[in-house]
Amino acid sequence: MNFAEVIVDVSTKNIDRPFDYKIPDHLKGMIKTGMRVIVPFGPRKIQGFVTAVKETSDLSGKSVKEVEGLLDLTPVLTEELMHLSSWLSDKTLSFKITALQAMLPAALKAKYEKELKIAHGADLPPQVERLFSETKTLLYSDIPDHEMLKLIQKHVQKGSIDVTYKVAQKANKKMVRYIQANASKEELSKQAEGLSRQAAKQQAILRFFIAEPEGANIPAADLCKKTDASSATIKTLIQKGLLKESYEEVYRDPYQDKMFKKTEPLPLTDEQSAAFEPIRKTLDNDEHKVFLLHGVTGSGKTEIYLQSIEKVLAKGKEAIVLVPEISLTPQMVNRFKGRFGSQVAVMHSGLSTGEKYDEWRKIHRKEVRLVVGARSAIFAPFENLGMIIIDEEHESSYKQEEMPRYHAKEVAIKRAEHHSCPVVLGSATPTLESYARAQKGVYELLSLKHRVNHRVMPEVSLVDMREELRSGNRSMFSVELMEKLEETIAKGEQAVLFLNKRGYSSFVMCRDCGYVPQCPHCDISMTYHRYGQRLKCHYCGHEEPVPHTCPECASEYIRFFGTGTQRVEEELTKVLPNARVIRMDVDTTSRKGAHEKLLSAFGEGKADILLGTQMIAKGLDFPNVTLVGVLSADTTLHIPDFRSAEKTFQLLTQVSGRAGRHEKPGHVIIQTYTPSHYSIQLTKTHDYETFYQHEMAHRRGQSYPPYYYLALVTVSHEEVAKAAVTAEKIAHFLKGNCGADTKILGPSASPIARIKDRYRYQCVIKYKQETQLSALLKKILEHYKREIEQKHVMISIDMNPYMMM
DNA sequence: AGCACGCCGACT
DNA sequence: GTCGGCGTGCTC
Repeated sequence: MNFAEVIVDVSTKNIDRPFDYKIPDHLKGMIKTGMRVIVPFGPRKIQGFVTAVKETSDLSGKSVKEVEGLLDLTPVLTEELMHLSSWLSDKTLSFKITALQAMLPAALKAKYEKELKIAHGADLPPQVERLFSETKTLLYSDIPDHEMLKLIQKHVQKGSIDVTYKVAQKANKKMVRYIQANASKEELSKQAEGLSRQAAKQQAILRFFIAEPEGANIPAADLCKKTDASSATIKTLIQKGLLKESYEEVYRDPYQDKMFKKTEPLPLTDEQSAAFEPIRKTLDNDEHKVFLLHGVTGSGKTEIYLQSIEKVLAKGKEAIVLVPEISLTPQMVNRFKGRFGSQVAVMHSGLSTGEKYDEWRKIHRKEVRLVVGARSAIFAPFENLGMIIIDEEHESSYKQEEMPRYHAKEVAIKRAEHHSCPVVLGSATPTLESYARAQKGVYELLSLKHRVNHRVMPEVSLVDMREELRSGNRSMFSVELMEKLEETIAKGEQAVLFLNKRGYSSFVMCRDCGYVPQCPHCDISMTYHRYGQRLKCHYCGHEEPVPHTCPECASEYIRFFGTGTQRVEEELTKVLPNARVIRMDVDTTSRKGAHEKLLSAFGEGKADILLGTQMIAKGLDFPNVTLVGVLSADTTLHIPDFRSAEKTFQLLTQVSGRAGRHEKPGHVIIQTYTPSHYSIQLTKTHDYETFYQHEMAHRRGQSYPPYYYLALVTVSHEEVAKAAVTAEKIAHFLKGNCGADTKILGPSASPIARIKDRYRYQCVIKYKQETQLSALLKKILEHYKREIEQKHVMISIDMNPYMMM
């Protein structure tokens, strides 16, 4: 094979295609599809992915350059994943390179450096030469100012400074230094005796190796600890030739200090067996099928996952388990590690770049056969996939909100089709889309209607907070909640208090006029950051100090308005001074591992009440929790999103599910200002079915999913008028070219009308089947290509939006 | 993306 | 007259 087709690391419309490169003789036979290469591109060198190797190139001879270097010995992307990437870029309208990179850990992304070197024999003015290192090199990024840049550019032009482009890898394998003896024991003893009295540490080390068995090889750090010596001592002994060092690659193991209690499969209940059976059969027959496992909270979905996986592994195949933001549920990790031990790789956003890379390599090198991870784990480079499980399938974190804007569920089904294996979607509150598909028979519905061991669903009471107010209770706790809290604590049981608040960020507000500082570049409130008393914008990063007086009314009473949880905590300690409270929010969980610490403290009974936001809604399973309180159920209901009722029902059901999961029965108190709303009412009876019927009727009336598909086009421009006009033109074009049952809404200003000084307008497209839609949208991007590249107009397209902002 | 080429205004 | 602004086109 003489040529390689390469997708290069440049995200631009007209580069978004393969480029041909000649394979130099020394790389012939080594370059394969799915490997990363370094190639010359214009004047620089960049990374690229080989998409094909071939005998001939259509290009007329000499314009083909050679591949400069090979970065991998084995492909980092399998044939399947290469195909998947083009499907992905096509489906999400993103660049091929973006799709490829989304499938790999960040550590494998290239880093570019431009290096300047003083040409041989060149003479430079001293102020320039001073900047260069001993090796006469200087990084382009280290040029101090504009003046110097111009000066250097001149010398580059004259040829007295050479420029080279470097491709570096972020990938960093962790190496550990090992020490072993480099002489026989007799020799060591002899040397040890010959040492002076001062060299006690050297003695100690030699004695250590004499005592150890022959050929002992131990990490330098351990050796230091055991002999109380320093690395300087080791160095001396290496220089004397008595010891030798070697380096071994190790994995950073984020879970290495933890013990996992080995668990055995639990006997399944009748209901569980009935649900497991079809999965088992599909696995046996190597069939592709999508199951929707609809099981109430506490019904034992996880045990079904575990036993299915066991089956998959027994067949010698691999499995992927997706879990929403796994770092938040250490309990989940424990369950998988406990059952499958070192066969598991864990991937989630809480890991460092290096840790993620290590976990990925375990998969790549076939050292594990199961990955438990967040969204991006769906791209695990397994080649013999036997099953994909998506737990809490309704979670919106499975949708990526950056390019490529993919939904892990769709990717999962695509991959499972290829491997002819089942997908299991599990949830107590499935998305309407999934449930509707199950009703239509596209997915197979498996139901678990009861909790394991006949435990009852918790009793749910709704408290009308308007009534409370009318009867003179102005606090945030209703009489009923207060009573139950006291009762629970008195019984020595625990309570979880849930503050349903969108975004957990805190802000600053003037108590006199109600003014809230806004970002000057975006139409959004600034977030308060405690360190340095500053306000930050989460969209553009703009920062400013907290004002001392209100810029609107000059009042001095402008101050930080807690995270909500803080205020609840204050109130709580006032009314229940003896209760021990653990608060979980951004402030208390920002440090790595803090989350887990707080949870285990609660699990060990070190507190009576766990108070928190969204983050405590999922996966918590503490036997002693018998009371769950939701302080304000309505907040998610009033956000302007067609899914708000669904979100509310899901959240309330999930939170309620935290109560009474074990022997003791649970009670849930939901405080609300809109008790009559069906999404709140139906939580009371845990009636998903009725909720589904109700919500479907709404969706049908409004032509929303699952009756229609959605696409969102957002146009932004520095000038309001330009943004609006462009959006208008796009809407007009779409209206003229789409079928009759496709509805184009808008354009209208985006919910966040301005971000980073750019005004935003959006069009929503609702369609049933529109085979042309992708092509039409591509046409739009093509049409505005020039303006997009010049950064005048920005057009973002989301083919399956979850956030309508 | 980055870089070269080339065409216009602004200044030594 | 030259310097340098950035619009345009190209990268196997």
